[in-house]
Amino acid sequence: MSNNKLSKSEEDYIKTIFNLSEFGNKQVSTNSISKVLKIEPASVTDMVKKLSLKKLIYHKNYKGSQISKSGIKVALQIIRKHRLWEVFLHEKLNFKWDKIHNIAEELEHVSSNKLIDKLDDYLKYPKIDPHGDPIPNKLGVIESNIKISLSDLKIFESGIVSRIIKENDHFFKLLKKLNIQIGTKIKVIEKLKFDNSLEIIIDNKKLLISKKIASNIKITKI
Amino acid sequence: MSNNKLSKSEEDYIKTIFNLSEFGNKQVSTNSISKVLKIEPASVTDMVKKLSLKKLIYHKNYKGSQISKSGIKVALQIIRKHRLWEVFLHEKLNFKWDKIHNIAEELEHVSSNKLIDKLDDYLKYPKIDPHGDPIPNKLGVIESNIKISLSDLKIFESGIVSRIIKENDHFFKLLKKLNIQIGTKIKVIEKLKFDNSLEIIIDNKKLLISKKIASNIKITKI
DNA sequence: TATTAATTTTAGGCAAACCTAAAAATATAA
DNA sequence: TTATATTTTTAGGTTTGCCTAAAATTAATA
Repeated sequence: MSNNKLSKSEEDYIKTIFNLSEFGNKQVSTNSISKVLKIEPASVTDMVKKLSLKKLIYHKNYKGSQISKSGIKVALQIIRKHRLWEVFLHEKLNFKWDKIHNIAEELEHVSSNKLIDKLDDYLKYPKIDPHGDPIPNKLGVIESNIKISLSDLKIFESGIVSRIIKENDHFFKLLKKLNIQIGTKIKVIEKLKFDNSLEIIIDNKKLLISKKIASNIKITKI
Repeated sequence: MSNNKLSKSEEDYIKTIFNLSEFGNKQVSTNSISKVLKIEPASVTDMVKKLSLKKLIYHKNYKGSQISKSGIKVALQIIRKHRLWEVFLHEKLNFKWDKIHNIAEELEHVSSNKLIDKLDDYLKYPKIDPHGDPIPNKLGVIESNIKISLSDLKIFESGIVSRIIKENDHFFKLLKKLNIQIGTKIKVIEKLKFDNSLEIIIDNKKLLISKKIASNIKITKI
């Protein structure tokens, strides 16, 4: 309501603070923001004070930042834009799954709300982006469905891969090699006592993955 | 080649200078740039010097600016982006013809070339945008087809509306009322001696339009 | 608990892209 | 061709968003 249009930088900060806050529940340290955005802590302090004046976050010296309700609202709209553009890039323009993030990062700052609503309509109101992350609707509401880590699945349980947590090229390549992607059905058939590796079945083929790999894959139980 | 990535501002200046230069043939005054961009002349001088250092334009004090070859190249790529996004907004997202310009103005600054090439492919390599303006290809080449002003058409000649020159809401509304849009077939049946108004036929209906209106409509002769 | 380490903030600066006011150059008109 | 008007540039200033270096605070460890 009161908000003037935010700059690209301000939007980046709000998004980052929201992401680090676990849906607004956690305090976020200046240092953690600095690391994510690759901006010096002193500069982060500046911006954090500015966002605090705009009531998008609460900030007390030396005590970290907490995102406000209106901050969350803003963040969810940015995330909505980002993820809708990702769907567009992947589905319509045939960009590979692992190439879309950086481009969406630019597109998310294009301001028109009308644009994003029409895009949403054009894409037929997708619920998740190509990484399996949920897309907030116009009002910022996220339709939640229960997801757990693949590593938390019990023996003989199955699930559909719905989200990849770690986002880096090495991991993406590994998953490709293992034939794991969003939508892949996985069944756990053994959990090794030795190192907590999981034996799983994909497409009727057995394979072994480490606990670390498994914990970076979120699935929806079936 | 040597060019580092340009800022949004720099791109806006280059585009404006190109547009004012009539394909690089005319000197462009500091004042004219100032008026288009709504930026004070003193600021324009600053930027013009900067672009001159980057060899995108030639500039001599008090003598105006001339866009260089590499400047034209850059401008054509920005124009390409702008017009492709306009096609997307109009055709895929169903934006009205007269609403797309401002949004495309933002989208044109998204940097990825891969993105624009894929968009081009997705849109099936359109030759003109919704305003009838030609879209440069990847190499900056514009496929020209001869267009003349409706006011230059002779009696009993016909043409297809291919471009609207004046871009303002008043004019757009007027055209709507007259049922004139890109693609409309028009035949001239009389040119009034009195004030150079044209009598034309659209959809078998006769109507009268002023010389000023006619000269702001470009057509392809048929 | 005192010392050291890490985090965060303050203070002062810088570049980009704008501004205003005044000076310089050019164009127009008497 | 001189005076006046217009255009353009210079000079100095502002805001945004970043920086480094140093000071202040909080946390960790011996």
